[in-house]
Amino acid sequence: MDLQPRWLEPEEKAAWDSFIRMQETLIGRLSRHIQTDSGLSASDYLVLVSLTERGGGRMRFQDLANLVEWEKSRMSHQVTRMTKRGLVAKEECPDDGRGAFIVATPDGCRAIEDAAPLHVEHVRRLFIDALTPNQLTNLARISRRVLTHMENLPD
Amino acid sequence: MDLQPRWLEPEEKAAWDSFIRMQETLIGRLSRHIQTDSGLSASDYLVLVSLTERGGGRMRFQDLANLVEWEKSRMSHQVTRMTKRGLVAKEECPDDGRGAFIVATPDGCRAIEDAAPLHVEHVRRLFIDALTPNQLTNLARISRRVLTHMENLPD
DNA sequence: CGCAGTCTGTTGATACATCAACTTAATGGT
DNA sequence: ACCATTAAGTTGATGTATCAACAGACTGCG
Repeated sequence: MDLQPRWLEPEEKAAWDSFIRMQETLIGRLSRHIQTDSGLSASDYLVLVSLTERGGGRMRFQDLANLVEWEKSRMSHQVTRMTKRGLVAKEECPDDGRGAFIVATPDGCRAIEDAAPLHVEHVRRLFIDALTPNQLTNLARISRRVLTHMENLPD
Repeated sequence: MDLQPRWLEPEEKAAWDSFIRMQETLIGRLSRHIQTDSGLSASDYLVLVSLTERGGGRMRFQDLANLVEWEKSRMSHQVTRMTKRGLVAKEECPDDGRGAFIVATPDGCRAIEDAAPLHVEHVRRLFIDALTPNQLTNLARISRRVLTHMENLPD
């Protein structure tokens, strides 16, 4: 029954549009770089980084999914593909017959070790270098603020 | 030969991580809302908004693709799907035998008119409301700065 | 004119995302 | 011990993204 929707003010709309455009361009360019530099997709990269940095190369399926905030189904498909390419392997879980460990293979480790410095360089070049330290701090504060705001909101 | 990659400083990495997490959560929630509110995907929404707001409901294929900054192939597939669902239609171009006009159908117009106020409400609720006007202005400035920085960079 | 090169848009292949339905193993209450 | 419930992952269907190869219409220069 909202006959008069509250459209965004011009400055609000301009801010929203710039943010969206920036974020899309940035993520798009970074994904393409990861792919062409290393042959890894952005998803491969995220999974391998999480697995090696936070789990020492071996993690329970669900923990991995929680860490990157993915649905189990998405992770399952992703792990299936990565297994076929030899980047990770699945191992049975002794304590829980249903469970699975995901392990980074030597190939997977090598891939992420090669890819990470290149990726960081692109993040620096495209993003960090565009901003003053002060602006970066500001953006971090703003991001955290939006995040906690959303976490405190229903659904 | 970069034996000592320049990893991000802790504050830089923290800023980057917050930004990525925020942006992913925000876009994810908004897409899901568009979908469940209106049955449109985020792509459908973007195409219909661009088509109706900037082209009066009718636009050359390539212009539409340029406007939303999509590759022609992506747009072609998208338009094919939207045509099947009756949201847009293709028309021949009299001046150019190769060309095509994309037109929003009445169903498409109705869909976007219903969806837009709901979407704006979510943008407000999840994003705008999280920030002070000052912070929003700041974020807009930062976004534009990153954008122009990227535009001045090769590839 | 004639034809090489370019422009507009399509198509097919492959990878990825999302949802719902499913399988099997663990658990908890009686 | 039994059975209902829940938890851990998988699977299939559908929609979306990206890349490369393509078909046909335009253009301009010899």
